[in-house]
Amino acid sequence: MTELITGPWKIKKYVMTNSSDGFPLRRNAVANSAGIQSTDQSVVKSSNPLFVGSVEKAFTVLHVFSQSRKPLSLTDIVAKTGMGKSAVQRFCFTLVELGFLERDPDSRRMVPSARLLELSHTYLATNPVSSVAAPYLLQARESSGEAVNLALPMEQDVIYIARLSSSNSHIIHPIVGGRAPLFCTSSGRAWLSTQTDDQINAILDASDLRQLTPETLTDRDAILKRIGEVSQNGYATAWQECIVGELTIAAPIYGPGRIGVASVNICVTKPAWTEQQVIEELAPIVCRTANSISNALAN
Amino acid sequence: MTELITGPWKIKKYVMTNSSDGFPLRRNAVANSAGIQSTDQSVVKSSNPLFVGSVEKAFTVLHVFSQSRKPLSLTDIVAKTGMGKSAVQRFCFTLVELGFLERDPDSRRMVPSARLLELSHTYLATNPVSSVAAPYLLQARESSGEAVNLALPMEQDVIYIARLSSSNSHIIHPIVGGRAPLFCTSSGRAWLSTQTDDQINAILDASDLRQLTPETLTDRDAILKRIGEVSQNGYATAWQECIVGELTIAAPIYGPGRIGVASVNICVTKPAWTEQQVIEELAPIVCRTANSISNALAN
DNA sequence: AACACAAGTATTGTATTATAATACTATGTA
DNA sequence: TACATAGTATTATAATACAATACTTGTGTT
Repeated sequence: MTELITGPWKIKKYVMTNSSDGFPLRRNAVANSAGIQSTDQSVVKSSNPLFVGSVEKAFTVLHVFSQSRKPLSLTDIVAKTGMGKSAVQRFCFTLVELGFLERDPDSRRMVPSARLLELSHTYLATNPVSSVAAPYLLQARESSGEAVNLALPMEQDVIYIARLSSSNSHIIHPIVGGRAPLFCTSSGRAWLSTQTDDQINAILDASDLRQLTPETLTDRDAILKRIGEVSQNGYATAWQECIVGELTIAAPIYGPGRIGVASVNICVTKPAWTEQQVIEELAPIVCRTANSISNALAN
Repeated sequence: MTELITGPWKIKKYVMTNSSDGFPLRRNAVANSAGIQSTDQSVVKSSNPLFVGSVEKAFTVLHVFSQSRKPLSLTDIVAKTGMGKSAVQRFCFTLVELGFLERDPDSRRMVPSARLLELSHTYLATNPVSSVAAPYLLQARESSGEAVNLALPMEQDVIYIARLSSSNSHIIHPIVGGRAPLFCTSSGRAWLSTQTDDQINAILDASDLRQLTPETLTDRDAILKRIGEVSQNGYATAWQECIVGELTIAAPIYGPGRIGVASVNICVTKPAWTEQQVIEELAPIVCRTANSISNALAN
């Protein structure tokens, strides 16, 4: 499902967007003193002098690799970022020097380096959620035999922070760190159901409600209805709305103070499962798992 | 597989740092004009005008969180990085703005954000290794019932890029992205065995051969002997050298051209297993797994 | 409560450093 | 050989990152 979130890089010359792909990175960017773009230079300028623009540019360069998943040349990156040739040269040099990119000595093309995993480790080692949740997720995989995911909300998306593959699967989806829209995933709807109507509407306003599959619900009322049902049922579902053939069911996880903080979902495929089966067999599991994790977090 | 090349860096006019924890990040840093550290400030200064120092500082701030795994205040970070108060203020502000750090509104302390996982996803989605290796790793876990890891060399360490937990474990070690020294891990020794004597010596020269447990071998000849045995046996071992009670066995993975690029290891605990059992039961599995992956990479 | 101290935040002049332009080199193609 | 394309190195410019410092807020002590 992660393939779906890496849309085209539509941001040229740093024009601000509300795209749910999370770029430009900054959330609170404003236009510079000139107001509108003067030449064709960077139009996003920090409203706060504390903001160090070079850092954003470095991450922008790293980000282009997540869209086009192959080695990129300097000129590729120039094209995809809209940054100047010199700037790309300098940030690539810097990132190679720091070990976050590797460049093939012959082709001079660059790829992300394993050192990027260190950063995810920094997060995972610091954050208690995944370790608190782990035993319950394992239990859920045990009971269901299917893939179990833990996801957090992030802007208009969910971001997957842990994945236990289905026992019989022979592939490992590199889904951790991947994002998918809140509005069309069971995880997203589970979490949205913990929010107020105003908050839900604000998020849907900011979301790009585009069809990812023929089954994706894009009608706002239909989406709201599905979210509303979560409160009654205790679980959220999405039938092939993100990936064709994928059926998912999720339940919200609450932190201290009954604040929705995450969600757990189980994910199966169409020929082997029907919607009915998913609800009958997996709903109790996701609900129990989510509740157990919520309780564990309360302490 | 060229991405995996981690051989000796082609150093031009710079000197190599010997810090095995990977900081300062830059590999080819030289002392600044002052020569040696004047006060306690950053002593590395770019010799190349293409290097953007602000990027390194940003990553330095992120890095301190991987050591002290808890929320950090501005002053904590000032203390741990040696950077000035203003600089820390600005980089923290920037990283929060970009969403890589989160700060608690009350305590004003910061923690790494899940957005860091996006960066690991960038790596994993681009890099074929983990997906090529996945079926064989799953098979190895199936056969052994124990935790299986895939690791790459990085500077004087291995970095773990994939982990399949033991089937019966109720915890998920957040080991992906973590590093451990080459000299005292089975993975490290497995990979070292693919290198020339000169290369091995250079790495050991650069390594900090300190005891991590009472069992850690720190005598250079003893370490070399253990590495030498890998060629004969096909597998490498480390008995409680990194973590007390942990027994690990590993085998090297070759890329095209018979270049050692990675290693696979299986990891068990002391009371349940003896060294003898590990060798008898797990050596065939790691060797078979490593060979299968090497073959898969050759195509 | 009043106080002292520490920690975090905002401001500003300075010059360091990031920058874009451009020249240069290498590599591949007609 | 000339030409085109991509990558690299250099440099003058000024933009921006910088440290110092003043200000605000919070916390703990007497």
